Amino acid sequence: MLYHYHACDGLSVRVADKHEKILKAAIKVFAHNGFFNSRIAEIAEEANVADGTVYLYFNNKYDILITIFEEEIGEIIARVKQRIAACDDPREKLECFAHLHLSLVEENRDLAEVIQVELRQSSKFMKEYRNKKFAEYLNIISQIVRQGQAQEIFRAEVMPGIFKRAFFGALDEMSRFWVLSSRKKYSVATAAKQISGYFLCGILTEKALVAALP
Amino acid sequence: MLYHYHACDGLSVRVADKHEKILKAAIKVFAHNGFFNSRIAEIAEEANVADGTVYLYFNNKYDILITIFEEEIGEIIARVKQRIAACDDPREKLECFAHLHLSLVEENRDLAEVIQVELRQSSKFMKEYRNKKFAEYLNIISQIVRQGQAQEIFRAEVMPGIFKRAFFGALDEMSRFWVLSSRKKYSVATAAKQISGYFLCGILTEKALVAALP
Amino acid sequence: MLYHYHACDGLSVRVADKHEKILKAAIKVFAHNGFFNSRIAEIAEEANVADGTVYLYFNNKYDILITIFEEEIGEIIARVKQRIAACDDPREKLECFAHLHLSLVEENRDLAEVIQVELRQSSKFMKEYRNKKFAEYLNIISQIVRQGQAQEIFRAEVMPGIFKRAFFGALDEMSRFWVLSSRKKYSVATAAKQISGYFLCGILTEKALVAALP
Amino acid sequence: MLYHYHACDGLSVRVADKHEKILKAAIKVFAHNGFFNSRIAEIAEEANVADGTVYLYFNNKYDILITIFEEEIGEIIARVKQRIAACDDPREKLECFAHLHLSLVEENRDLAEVIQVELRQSSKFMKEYRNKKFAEYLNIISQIVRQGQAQEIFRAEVMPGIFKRAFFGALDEMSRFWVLSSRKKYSVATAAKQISGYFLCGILTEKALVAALP
DNA sequence: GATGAATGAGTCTTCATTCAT
DNA sequence: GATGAATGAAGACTCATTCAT
Repeated sequence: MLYHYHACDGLSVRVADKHEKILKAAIKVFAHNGFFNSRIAEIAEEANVADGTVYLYFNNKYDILITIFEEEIGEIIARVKQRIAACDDPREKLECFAHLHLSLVEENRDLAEVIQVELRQSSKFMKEYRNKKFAEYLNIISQIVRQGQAQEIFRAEVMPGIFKRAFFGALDEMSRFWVLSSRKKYSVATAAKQISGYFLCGILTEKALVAALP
Repeated sequence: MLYHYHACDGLSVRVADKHEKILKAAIKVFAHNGFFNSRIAEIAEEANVADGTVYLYFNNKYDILITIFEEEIGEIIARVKQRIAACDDPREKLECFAHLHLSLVEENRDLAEVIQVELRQSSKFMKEYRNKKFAEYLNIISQIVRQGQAQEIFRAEVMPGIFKRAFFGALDEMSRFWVLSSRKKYSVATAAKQISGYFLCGILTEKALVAALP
Repeated sequence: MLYHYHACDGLSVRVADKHEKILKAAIKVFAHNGFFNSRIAEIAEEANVADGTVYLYFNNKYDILITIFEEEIGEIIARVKQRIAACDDPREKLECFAHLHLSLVEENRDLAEVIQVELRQSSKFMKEYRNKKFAEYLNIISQIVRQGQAQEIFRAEVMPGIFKRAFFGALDEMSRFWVLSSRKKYSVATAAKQISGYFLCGILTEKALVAALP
Repeated sequence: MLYHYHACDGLSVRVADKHEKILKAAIKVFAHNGFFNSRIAEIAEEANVADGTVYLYFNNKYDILITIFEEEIGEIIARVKQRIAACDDPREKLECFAHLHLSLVEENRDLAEVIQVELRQSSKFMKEYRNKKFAEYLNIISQIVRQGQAQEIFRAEVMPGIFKRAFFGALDEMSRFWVLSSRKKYSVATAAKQISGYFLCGILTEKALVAALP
């Protein structure tokens, strides 16, 4: 993290502001043009600072991208974890995760696009960061599965390591559709309901399934 | 397409080879470095041709990427469609699709990585090509769903437009995991079985579900 | 115009200097090598700036050429017009024009060569600029002719549209000779006297002619 | 000269044809695009030969330009000299030269444009060729002047070295006007009459002048 | 800290020229 | 001789990064 604190006065607030302003500007610019087609000058302009100022807060262009992931994803993971913890039943948790994920995408279109598009860039970066922060996010899902299996709600043969990817992938592809197409054909609620629906029915134990039948 | 045919003799083969050689080289180079970090010089070297030769077969760097999609994806779609048609039962078709998709990724790691990574680049290109060729691929899935619904094997409330993305997304995320991590934790067979398993159980009608229970 | 003014202090002078420095360097380099054989790197070196700096002041190589015409020719035309206006008699004006034109060429050899050589380039550019700025210059001559005709000093059958080209062409060819040959066989004064002499005698009315005879 | 003669049979004709075809094609292409903006490939296409064939008849691109001057101008000079010799009176000769020059330009627009435009390219070439062939052409004029001075028809103080340039320049600028503007405002006859008129009256001796007065 | 003019390394692309067929 | 695919040197232009003010 590269916050520049001077002292506990008004100045530190202004300075922290600039770090934030540049980051927000970068999210917007990266989302519109992609990382490689974005210019530092554009980000600086969008943030209303001079080109050189960007380098007071970030080491280089790449560092801005990394920081976006570090700071923004970190916050999101924390938020999701907190909300999931509020649910009790693993079925409910899965549905909650789906709804939350899609809602977050909807609320943070630009950030979602940056993560979706740039996270795929094959570079040293992705290998380092995706595997770290991102694994943490995916593991929220596998934890839910394991909990459900322990409670004999989810079938034992479901492999959490595969399921977490499948579930996340389903949501992610749905998000991509939203991010890329300007109009939204399906509501978040509908999509979340449908997708978690497929997976839920798909992994329930016979016992849980029968209990759910009318 | 820019094949250079001279006549139906050995010569034409060598010439067409060069188009192919450059394309294969580009897939390899793009897969390793990403489109933006790849140099024409690298592709030329990998293809054992001069830099300028690349421009005899392609208009520019970008055109190479487009051609990869046009030619390679087109062939893949054709192959998948053909194989799906050989199955009868929609359940079988879904499983077949999953297995085929993951197998194709495994067999064409570099191509898969290029498609996975570069397909996300938000550019005029993606909007045109992804939406065209790619939609065709996704619609193979929704067709299967509709057939299953007509046969009352899949639940009527399943929305094909959402399902196709969820199903593809699940497979795609699994593929990405393979493409990015060098070692493969799960076999294609296992992953295909698991993923199609989730979705199959998840969308069966009650009737079909009961029939499937022991 | 791309002058970069900061404020009315020394700084603004230095910055404006760079625009000027590059322009002067380009005139020199273009004059020696011709436009197409000149490299941006040469111009930059001659101007003592980095290659990239050239692009802070001009859009591209071509833009430098256009700017040379726009800025330099404009100034020259203004100067010539002012001096011509100071003369009264149309005969005197013609002689003055000839002398002035040749003097300007002599004083600005490089600029003259650039204008002479590059002005002939058949390109979109020439059609636009030559016809605009250049026509303005030629029309100084036809105005003089018309004035002389009104005063019955010049013969009525002289066609100003042809005369202006003939007169300018005569001076221009003489200049070319100077620009291209390193040594100068005839002085400006001699050449101006001779050339304006031919044309003057050539277009005087009988009346004016007789008056001029001893 | 690069004619390729095989033998005095049909083949040699065909081969000489190709030299000519390429030269004519080059004149056309150079006239339209200028030397630097013309591609060997364009010339080859215009001449209906393969790119490589051009190099069987010319050493390089530049050699084509040189050959155009050598062969075409040589022929023109010969023609002009012959026609001038047919006139007797130097006054008549000057008028004849003017008319001939403008007519030649009108009949060979493309060639005229190439000579006009590319002759100005400052390069080693121009310095060598312009000064040789071209001087020969200009000297036709100065010879006429000297003849006229010997016959006391032209004033002794007229300097042939200046006059030849002035006279040629006047005609040349008129030609340029035609070559560059698509429509022709003045006829060859009118322009030739006017221009030779200015100069004739301009350099006549008093004696000749009085004799010419009504 | 903030600025933004200046830098110059890096790369796509063009095209004259060659040479195997 | 004729071909045209292949070559690769060369150069315009971009833009991340620096640094004097």
